[in-house]
Amino acid sequence: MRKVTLQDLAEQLGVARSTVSRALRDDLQISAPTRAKVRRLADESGYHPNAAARALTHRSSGVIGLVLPRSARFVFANPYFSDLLDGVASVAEPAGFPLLLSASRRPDYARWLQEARVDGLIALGSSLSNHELEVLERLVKQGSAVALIGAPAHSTSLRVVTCDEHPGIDQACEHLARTGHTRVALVAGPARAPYAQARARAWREALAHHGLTLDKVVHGDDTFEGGAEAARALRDRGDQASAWLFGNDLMAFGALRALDEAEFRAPEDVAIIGFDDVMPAALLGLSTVHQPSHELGAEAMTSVVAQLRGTVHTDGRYVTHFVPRRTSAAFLTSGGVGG
Amino acid sequence: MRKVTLQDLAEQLGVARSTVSRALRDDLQISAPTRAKVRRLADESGYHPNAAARALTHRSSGVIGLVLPRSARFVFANPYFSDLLDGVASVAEPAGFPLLLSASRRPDYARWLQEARVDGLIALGSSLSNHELEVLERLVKQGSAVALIGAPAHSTSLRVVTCDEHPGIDQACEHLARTGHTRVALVAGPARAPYAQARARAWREALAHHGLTLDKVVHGDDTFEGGAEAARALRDRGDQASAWLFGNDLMAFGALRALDEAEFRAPEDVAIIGFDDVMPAALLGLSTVHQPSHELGAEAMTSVVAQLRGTVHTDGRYVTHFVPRRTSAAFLTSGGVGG
DNA sequence: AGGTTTGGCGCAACCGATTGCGCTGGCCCC
DNA sequence: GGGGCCAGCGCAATCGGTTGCGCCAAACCT
Repeated sequence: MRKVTLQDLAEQLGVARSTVSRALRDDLQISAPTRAKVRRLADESGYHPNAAARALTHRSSGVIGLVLPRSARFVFANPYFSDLLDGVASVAEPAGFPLLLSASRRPDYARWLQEARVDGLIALGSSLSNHELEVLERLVKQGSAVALIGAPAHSTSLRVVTCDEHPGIDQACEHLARTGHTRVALVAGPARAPYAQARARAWREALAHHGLTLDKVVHGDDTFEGGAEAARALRDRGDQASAWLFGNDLMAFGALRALDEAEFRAPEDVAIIGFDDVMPAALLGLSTVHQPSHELGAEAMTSVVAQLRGTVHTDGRYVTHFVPRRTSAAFLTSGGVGG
Repeated sequence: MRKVTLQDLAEQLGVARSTVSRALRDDLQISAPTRAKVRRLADESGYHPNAAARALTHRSSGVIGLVLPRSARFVFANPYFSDLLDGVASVAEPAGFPLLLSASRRPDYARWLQEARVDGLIALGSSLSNHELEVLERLVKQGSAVALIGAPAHSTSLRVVTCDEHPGIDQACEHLARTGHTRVALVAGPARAPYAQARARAWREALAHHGLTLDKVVHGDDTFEGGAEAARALRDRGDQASAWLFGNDLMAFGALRALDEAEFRAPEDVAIIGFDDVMPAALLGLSTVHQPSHELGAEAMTSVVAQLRGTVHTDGRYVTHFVPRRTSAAFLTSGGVGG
């Protein structure tokens, strides 16, 4: 039982393939009665055009790729990516673009474009090498659409969707200073990751600007467990930091869990501040720097669609902002420093 | 600047397309020197086979579809789907199958298969109509691979990956009975959704079996806000239920938030029990019925891959289990009934 | 030395749909 | 009544790879 093709319809109706093709696409070149007949037989026989054949002649697949350069486990454990995905999907869906998804530790960024499997690509800028950037740039010149979420380590002509981390970080520091903190510790992301370095630098500058001392910097791996370990390490150090800043919420969650196990409390024993403002953060009362993840994803997809359609799209500007919650509250009144 | 094709390579080398094709696929029919030459030129010129053309002759796209029949917002707001996706992706990735993703309120389940856009499909059984099932069954007879996560309303010959809800529900009821509860309320999923009805029935039976009274059943929409609303409604009723059961964790989270606003506490004022055991549940101390979401996704994907490869795969059996945490603890000692 | 095998490659059909162009028949017009 | 116009449709090339089969030459056989 083969799938029915244009040819089959044509033979049954005694007309040419081309006629059937045009009729189904409501070409006025074909007479109304013929169009109706074709349409009817197509419906009855359950005809559906073959996507590959169509892609071949159209020179486009109608699909947009989304590549997340980490293991599935890592990606889907972090609600940040869910928010990103949500934003991407919520634009892709009405635009009629299915998403081709890949979560792989060592992704081949360009291949999907090179194979014409996708018309456009959304990738995380943070983990792109210079070479990968160049390959993508070349592909864009050949007509592919690419948007990066997060700035890559090297400069690029690719469309980069990013948000300014400074406002939120600055507000957080101001909040800390105002509530009486003087010494803080930072649990940054992976030491070798440029995006983590940039974020750490932003913290450093803002802390200095507000007269706060950065007591210690440790590096986590951006996972829940990594955050827990970092917290245990900080706790065992028994240092003077009264607030711990985390590279992302997931690590902060891990830290909260670790504190919990040790009968430490936030904010009584130490203030905790995350980054991203993922959904559970509000539930847990985690103070954090809000990042408009949904909007970033949506913007990336919007940009890709605009590139493909050839329409203009003025890039949006996005900023972070600090969201004070329970884990950084009331330090002045409750006092207390961990250690 | 066009993309380089087999033809281009062939012309540059002065050989036939077919020779290039075979050489690149390491066909022994082609001499080693020729293979080497072809290979070299292909690398230099950055040749990549066109996916559509390949799919056309292979009569397969090498892609597997994942269709989630709800809005992107709904899907990605619920960590349950992240876990599912994680499971699916973690099998798809090593198997070399990219995922085509769709989150749409009114998905066309079969189209991707009919258009040969995907070789296999993973869908949520819970929202499939009888007609949709029949269409999918027909497609499976034509060689497509389909796996459903969650049982559909009608019986089907399709592969259904599901887990037994009863053990976890039974354990939860036993736990409630043991800790002194006698009257409970249930916030079930959408009233018209068969899967929600089935789960509600399971609760009913287990509650009766353990001598607990089901005081009231309300229906939520499986969202955070829906759970919050349901909780407010239950609270305002001021009834005698000392424990509230929720159709999923997300609604339970909403309820916790609503309780928080009203200075109600769990478990002191009312015990809260969720369903799914998504990641934040552990962080929030939400008692819940654990569902092996990751495994269900992985099993579905494994099944699809096995169907496509023609290998045998013995279906795994999955069960739920109750995870007692803070929100259902210590009722006997702290007493107290909301209202 | 002549016939046969065989390794190496080209020809052409095919996958299924799209599209430029050309052909046909009916009608209108002068 | 014959030429021209146009609506309606078919032919065939094309997209980029894959593959069965056939062809040629070198090498082998007796």
